[in-house]
Order: sequence, then C-alpha cells, then structure tokens
Amino acid sequence: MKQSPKLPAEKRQAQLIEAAMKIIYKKGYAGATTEAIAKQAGLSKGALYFHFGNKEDIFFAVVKEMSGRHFSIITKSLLEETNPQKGLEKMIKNALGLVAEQKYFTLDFWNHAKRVKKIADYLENQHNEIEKELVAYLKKNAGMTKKQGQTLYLLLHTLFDGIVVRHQCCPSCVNFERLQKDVMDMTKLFLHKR
Amino acid sequence: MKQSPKLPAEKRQAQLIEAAMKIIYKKGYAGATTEAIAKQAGLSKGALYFHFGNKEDIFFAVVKEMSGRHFSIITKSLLEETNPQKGLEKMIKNALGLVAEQKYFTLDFWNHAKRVKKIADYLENQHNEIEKELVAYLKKNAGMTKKQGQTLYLLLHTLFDGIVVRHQCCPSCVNFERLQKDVMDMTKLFLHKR
DNA sequence: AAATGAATACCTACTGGTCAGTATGTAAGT
DNA sequence: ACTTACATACTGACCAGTAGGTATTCATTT
Repeated sequence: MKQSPKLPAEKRQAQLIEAAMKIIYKKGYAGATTEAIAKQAGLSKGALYFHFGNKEDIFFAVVKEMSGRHFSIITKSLLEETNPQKGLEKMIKNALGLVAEQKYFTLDFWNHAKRVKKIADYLENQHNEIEKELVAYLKKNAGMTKKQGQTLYLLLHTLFDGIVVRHQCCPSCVNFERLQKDVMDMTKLFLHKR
Repeated sequence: MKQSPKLPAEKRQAQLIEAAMKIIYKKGYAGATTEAIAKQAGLSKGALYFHFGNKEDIFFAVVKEMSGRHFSIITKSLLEETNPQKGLEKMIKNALGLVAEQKYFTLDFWNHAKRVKKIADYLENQHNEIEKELVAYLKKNAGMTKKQGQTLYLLLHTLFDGIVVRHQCCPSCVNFERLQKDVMDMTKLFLHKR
C-alpha cells in the first residue's frame, strides 16, 4: 500500500472516527478489529495507532462524536418551538428518527460503554446535560418544576431506550409511527396531569 | 483435581447451566471463559464439553432456562388475579422484581443472543408465547380485542426493556418504585381509555 | 464376595487461530 | 537533512475447542 499523503491531525482523526463508527456499528465493538477500522479508513493499523493510544480510546472518540450529534439534534428541536407540546413532539420525532436511520447507539455500544468507567461517566454526564436542557425548557415554557421535568425526562428516556432495544431484538415488532404516537400520548398526559 | 463422581446427565447439565448463568451474568458472554464456567461448576473444561457441543450451546441452554423462569413468573402472576388491573400490577411488580434482584437478562445477554439466529428465534418465540398468554388474559378478563392486547403488551414490554437498560447504564437513576408506579399508570390509562 | 472388563463421564495438556499492540522501516513534507 | 505521519511485519497473550488419559461405575465372571 502506498503511503497516504499526510493530513492535519484533526482531519485524519475525524476520518478514523467515522470509519470506526461504521465498523463498530456494523460488527459491534468486539467484532470491530483495529485492522478492519484502519482498512475502512483507507489507512494502516500503524496510522490508526499513531493517532489513538488504543482501541478503547478510539471507541471513546466515537462515543463522544455520536453523543455530541444526539445532543445537538435534541437541543435544536427544543429551540425551534416554544410551545412545549410541539417542542417535545419534535424532539421525540427526531430522536426516534435517529433510531430508525440507524444513527443511534446500539445495544453493543451500551454494553461496552458501561464497562469502561471513563466512558460510562462521560455518557452519564451527557445524560445530565440533556436533562438540564429539557428541564430548563419545560420550566420556561410549561411552568414545570425541576422535579417534574426530571421525571418526564426519565420516563421518556426509558421509553426511548425500550424502543431501541425492541428495534434491535425484534425489528419487525416495532412500528415507529405507533410507538411515536404512544410516546406523544404519554407526554400529553404528563403535561396536562401535573 | 480428583475426578468428580458421575451424575446423571440432566443433573450435571443443570449444574453446568447454573454455573454458566452466574458467570455470564457477572462477566458477560465474552468475559465468561469456558474455563471460568467449568471452575464455577467445580468441574473441568473437558467435562463441560462432554455435555455441551460448544460455548454457544451452553449459552443457549442458559437463555432457555432463564426464559422459562420468566415465563413461569409472568403467567403465574396473571393466573392469580382475575381482576385485570390487579393481574397486570402483579405481573409488572414481579417482572420488575426480576430486574431489581438481578435475575433478568442483561444488555450483554441481549447483545449476544440477537447475533445468534437460533437464540434470537427462540426468544422471539417466547415473546410471542407471552403475548398470547397476556392477550388471552385481557380478552377474558377485560374484554379487550387481540389488537389492543398486543398493543398494550408491546408498550409494557418497551417500558420494561427501557427500565432494564436504565438500570444497567445508570443504576442510581432508576427508582423502581417510581417507575413501577408510572408503568401502572400507563396500564390504567390503557385499560380505561380503550 | 472379590475380581475383571467395558463403557463412559470426567481430567489435563495441548493446539492453532485471532488480534491488540509494538518495533522497525520509509514516504511525505518542510 | 530532519521530523513525523504512515506502512509492514512481528509478538505474545488469550481462549475455544480437542486429543489422549484416567477414574468411576456397572455388569459379569470367578
């Protein structure tokens, strides 16, 4: 293999992260060999290791990238609507869109991430950040208390996680439209009952 | 190591299955070496392989055993109550009890199971069997149509899955009592709104 | 009752494949 | 010429599965 022209570190790393995301998504963490990741990026394993200390660092970089994208999509959805019902609906719709388009974390990601403390901590922190955003949004636009906002978030997150699992374990069972409607009903109930 | 006295095949296999369950629960499928499983059973790897063809067969046997126990707990809960609200509550309570007591499938189980067709098929079949039981129960005791029963099951199952995920990714986030109450509210809503 | 032989359930040492990570070489760029 | 980003060949740890050995058990024979 001819040596690739050099690239600035951050461009090269972004390329490697994209490649790793694809392979890990497809084969799971264990199945994603560093060889396969390097090949997907059109580079050598040596190049991969030049940029990342070990396989776990690669995975962490992938998780951060994906998590950042999710965060961005969610907060953007909320920002676009001041009506709480509409804001939540848009958020739910877009979040489920990620799953349907196979752009969200899989069971395998979770399974590995939770075993690595720094990654688990990072994801928990992201979880808290999103919660903060939503709670602030609901407080401002729906007059909810912090506690109520947190409860709604937990419930929605739980439903969402469940949908991810269902989608992966039994794709034919999951009717996204139906579930989206149910999740929205839940949201409505919560907004009007508190 | 002194050779263990012989046991009837089914007793020995049950012993190995229990051992495998423990180790796989603790370390995940990949982390559960055949050596560790054998050691947990107080036997040798050779003995393990005498009874099971390969590691996957061991895992399949474990999944079947656990799944059978879940099925039994769920159907028993329903049988004990003819009042639908009470029956569902008992079922939900006992199901969540499995999770809280760390007796239910983990992300790791799912993650591996879904990659092995015969296991995925088996679990899907179990899923359908439980659905049948619940649908029949709701039809008989709540006058629900099959479709409605199926929808409620999917929703409950989704919530349940989400709770499993939450519990594993962030144990401190999961207030079982709170979530149980929310799940029951969901159920109530469904029972009264249809 | 004790001895013997056969079957089989179990044990131990081994094999070979896999792959994360590394040492060394070299091409790209200044 | 020098630095560094990248490539290649290699290393060693790990572990599922296997081959050969042996202890346990039961049935038969003495």
